[in-house]
Amino acid sequence: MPTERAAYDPHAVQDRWLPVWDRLDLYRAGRREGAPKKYVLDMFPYPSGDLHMGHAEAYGLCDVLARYWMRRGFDVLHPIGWDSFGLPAENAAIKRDEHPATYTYANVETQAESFRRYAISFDWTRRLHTSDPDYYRWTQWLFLRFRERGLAYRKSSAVNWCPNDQTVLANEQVVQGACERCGAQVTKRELTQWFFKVTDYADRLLDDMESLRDTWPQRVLTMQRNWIGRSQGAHVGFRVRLGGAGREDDSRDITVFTTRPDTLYGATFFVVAADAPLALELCAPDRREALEAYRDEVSTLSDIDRQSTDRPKTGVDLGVTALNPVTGEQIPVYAADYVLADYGTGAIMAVPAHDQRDLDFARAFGLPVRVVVDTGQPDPADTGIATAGDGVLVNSGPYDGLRKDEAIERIVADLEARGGGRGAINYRLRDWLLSRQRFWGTPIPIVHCPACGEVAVPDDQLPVRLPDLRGAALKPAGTSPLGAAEDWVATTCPSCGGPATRDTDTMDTFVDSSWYYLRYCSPDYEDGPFDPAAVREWMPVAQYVGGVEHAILHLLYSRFFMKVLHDMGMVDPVEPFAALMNQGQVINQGKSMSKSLGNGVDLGAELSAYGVDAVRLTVVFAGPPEDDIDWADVSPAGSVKYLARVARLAEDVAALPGSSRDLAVDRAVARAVDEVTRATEAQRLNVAVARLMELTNALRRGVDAGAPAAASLRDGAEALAVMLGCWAPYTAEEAWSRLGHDVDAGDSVHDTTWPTADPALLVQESVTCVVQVQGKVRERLEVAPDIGEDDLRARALASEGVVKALAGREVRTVVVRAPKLVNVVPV
RNA sequence: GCCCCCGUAGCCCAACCGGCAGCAGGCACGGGCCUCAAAAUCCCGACAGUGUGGGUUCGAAUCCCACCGGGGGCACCA
Repeated sequence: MPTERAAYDPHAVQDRWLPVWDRLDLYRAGRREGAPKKYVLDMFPYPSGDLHMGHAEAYGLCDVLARYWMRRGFDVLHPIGWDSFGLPAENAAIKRDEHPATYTYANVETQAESFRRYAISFDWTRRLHTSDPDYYRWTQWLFLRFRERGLAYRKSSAVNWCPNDQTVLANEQVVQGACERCGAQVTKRELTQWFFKVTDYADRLLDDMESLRDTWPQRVLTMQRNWIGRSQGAHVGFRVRLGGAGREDDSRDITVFTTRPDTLYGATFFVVAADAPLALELCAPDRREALEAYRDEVSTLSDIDRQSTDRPKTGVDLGVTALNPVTGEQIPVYAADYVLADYGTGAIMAVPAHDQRDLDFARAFGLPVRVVVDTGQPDPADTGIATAGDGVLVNSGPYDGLRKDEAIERIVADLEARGGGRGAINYRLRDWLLSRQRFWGTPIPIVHCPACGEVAVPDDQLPVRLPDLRGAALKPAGTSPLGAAEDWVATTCPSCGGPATRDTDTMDTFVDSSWYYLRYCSPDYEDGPFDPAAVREWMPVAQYVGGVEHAILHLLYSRFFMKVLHDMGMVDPVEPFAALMNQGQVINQGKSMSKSLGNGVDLGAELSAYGVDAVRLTVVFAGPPEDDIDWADVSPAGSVKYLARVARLAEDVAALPGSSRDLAVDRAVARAVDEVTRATEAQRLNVAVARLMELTNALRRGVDAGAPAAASLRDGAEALAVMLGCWAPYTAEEAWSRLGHDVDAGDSVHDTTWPTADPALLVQESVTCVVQVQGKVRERLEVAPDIGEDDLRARALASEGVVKALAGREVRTVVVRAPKLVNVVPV
């Protein structure tokens, strides 16, 4: 509450400077001819309602970095746009009986205005929306290029289906068997779907992470590594003798993937995925009925049940046998649901002694357990605990006595020589299912022709625009809403000119966001998705900022896109984001904010109570950027007080008469500049704020001391205003103005250069040297910073405190770390 | 179950390559100045020995080992 005294009113300050900044156009990238360049990017927002506390933190942090690099003389690209396709807008449109664009663009405008008031240093001229035809035209264009390279294809497969949203989901959108979005239990459906062949890039996605080792958060790299899940092993061929009526002499060669070829002698049975077609093909006629029943049972299981590891093992004996290629034994073949149809070959050799899952199955079905690697641990057949560790081979014919690693090498080599198998690598990563049976997304630019089949829409006919559907027409009905727009669906084949139909699926919104950072480089470019010259200038993104919730999806897909574009010769770098920062969450009272808990903190309310700068300062000062902020632990009121102190200080400094200097003040300012700079460079933004506060306190003391130091204090206050401008842009501008700068005439604190510290002022004239005796402080000496070791040792030994502490004892060692420390160790 | 990260005052957090734990900073708290009184401002102040137990070292918040507590990731991927 402002009082009648000249209190600091953050709202008045905001209202005063915001229009001036708009006029000065301070943040347009490319303003400074010949300046070095830096691309600073926040993950773009989805337009749902207004901005919230999470945005305040993420964009606040990123803005500090962007402004810092501007002050350091870089030409900074700091753009903004919206990830404006997606399900929520479609659901809102159904509810309100309107077009999704209405809801979407209204929210975009709300957020844009909030960003402007929040004083983020965006270059607004590069604004984009992924739902604009000008944008999705190029999403479609890229899709077609991917398809030409065999990286976008259609196949029929069992896909994740959300019965609530009536759409398929990517594996990444299924969390614990439930729809990531609505929480409904996901089921399986057999559908023909579009995929990106991200698996072709698995190795590079993995290996190129090496270059990100020091600039991306460790845990993000780990999550990606786990997600890709490369495992080294071997493919081994097993001959399955089909047997049964009419197929006595039939056999089929089935390949399995194993990471433990050394345990081949311990393979006592064979399992195929129950839901794979292979199970039906191998099944003996008299077991057919049992298998069908089992398959029905499995298909009704939810993914949650199916994935729980403590579930008892189930399966069906298929009534056929497989030949173990090294032992010559005929081993029984089962179908079971613990083997996955879409990993490896969908079939395994089961080694119960050395694999827990196989052991559980063997015990349930009374199958033999044969130890072939002696690990020194008790027999799994007795304990029920498989031994997966290192050991020496036994019961393995010519390989007995070899260590595990040697055995793997030898057995694989022998299999290769005999044609029975070969070394192989498998990935957990699956191809990216990109088609969605929803309306508000990028239409897939494909035409289906009865004569020509699948035909690409020619580039010059892009974009394939969405038809004008709204309200109830968008209701999920198990098929794409686009199919209801009959006029739109009916088209002519670009190839033969005959009647044909459009593909009625739209793309996953992750496709849109996989290349938006490139579009920012040249948002109006019309001859391609981006201008290669502009991309050369700005890419890669020097600093990307966003939540860890995108650790896998968005970041992996973007990395994939970048590599494909590199292979197409369109971009030079292979990684889009040179550095990544994961900001923490804003929580409240130890819990994440939610409506049901009633502990939400409303950004708008905080801004009206404390002002923009106080909220910005609070989120950055609360702790390290990657830590969560508990709003109950922080104090925007404290930030207001600090900012008011800065504004008052500027006024008081401006009123000081004379132009005298004071070395102590100059040193304090130099030290503060040096420390703020180092902390900001290291992205320890909370520490940098503490140093700014320290400087503020020092300047306050200087003013109150009444010493003749006007020029020094003035320089210090200016440095403070410039630096603080990155954290609290309004207050810094106010202080700058109070210091006598004519902001309206263009002399803005946001168009200045970061202060530098004179190295001569950083050298201290004397240092306090701590003298310890046996690690305990016994004396302090004021010494020159460049004092020699011998000199210091002599002074320390002669000092009163040391002589007293030694009490006549012999000195054994003296550790000297000039000029700061001496440790005397007596006998 | 496996892997990773983190434990410093009442609270949020500092402490460079191992070298005085806080004149890093803030919140909250107590006191003072000012005031008829209060608010605001300004000034001053107390509070921890670094989760626990070992080890390395002249010296450990920092390095190593074990345990405890918290957070996160993966979890039938052969």
